[in-house]
Amino acid sequence: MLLATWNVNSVRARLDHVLRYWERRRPDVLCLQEIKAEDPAFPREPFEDRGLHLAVAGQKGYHGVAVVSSLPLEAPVVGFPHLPPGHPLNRERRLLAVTAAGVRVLSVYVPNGEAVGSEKFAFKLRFFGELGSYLNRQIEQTPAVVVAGDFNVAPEARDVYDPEAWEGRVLFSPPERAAFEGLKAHGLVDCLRRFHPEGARYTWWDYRGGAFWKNEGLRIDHILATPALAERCEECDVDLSPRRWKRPSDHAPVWARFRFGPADRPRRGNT
DNA sequence: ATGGCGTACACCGTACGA
Repeated sequence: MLLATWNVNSVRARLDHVLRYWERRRPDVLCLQEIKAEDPAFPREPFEDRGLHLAVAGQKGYHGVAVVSSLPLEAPVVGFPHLPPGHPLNRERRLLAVTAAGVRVLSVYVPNGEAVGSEKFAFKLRFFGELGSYLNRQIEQTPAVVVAGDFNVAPEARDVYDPEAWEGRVLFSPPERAAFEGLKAHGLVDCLRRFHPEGARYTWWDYRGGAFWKNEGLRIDHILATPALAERCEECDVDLSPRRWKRPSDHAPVWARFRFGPADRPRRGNT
């Protein structure tokens, strides 16, 4: 299974990029973040014409996540199911769970946090805490869980082009790093770091100041997998080329390949 | 260096992002 994740910064503005990327990388599952469209405004036809399956959790104007897949998508769940729909953490469409080939896949767009100490920052930390509780429940139900998306946290100094300048700022502050590590402590492995221990493997570059061309980036998009699945991860990397295309998203896609054949799928039913 | 970009929605600018 090849799984990719990409914050596209509007699926309508980036539709040609998404389709072009699909043709190039040919993932089985593509998690999208920041689709910035309500469900009816999602451009379904180009995907359905290609025989692809879709799960969409969108809202007007902001945020919104989706999953595109060549595999049938089962049991879609939007948001945190253990919280009421009107709960603040469920009012913004930032989380979508689906099952593809027996793997529970979560497409997540963690709040940005605005500034350390702000109300939005506290909201971001609460989101992390709740995601951890949700994961506990998911892992009990299936051993194969992937959480893929824009976590808006650079976990370590090697994930930041200028860690001294970024230290303590939003995206690279100690509370956010602790929240990210806390999430991993529920039993998740950062797939990229299994293969690439070096720094300068970023996934986001500011539009301003030609940051990408100077590789002044941060690694804030991640693919986290439960150990049973992470052991089967054969490769994980960042695709830089879409960031060079005309009118790009400010994020690059991340992908991971799992050695995961039909025989490895969790058994359905008992015994 | 709080902005130099970019998107959506709506208004001719504002909110938001990271």
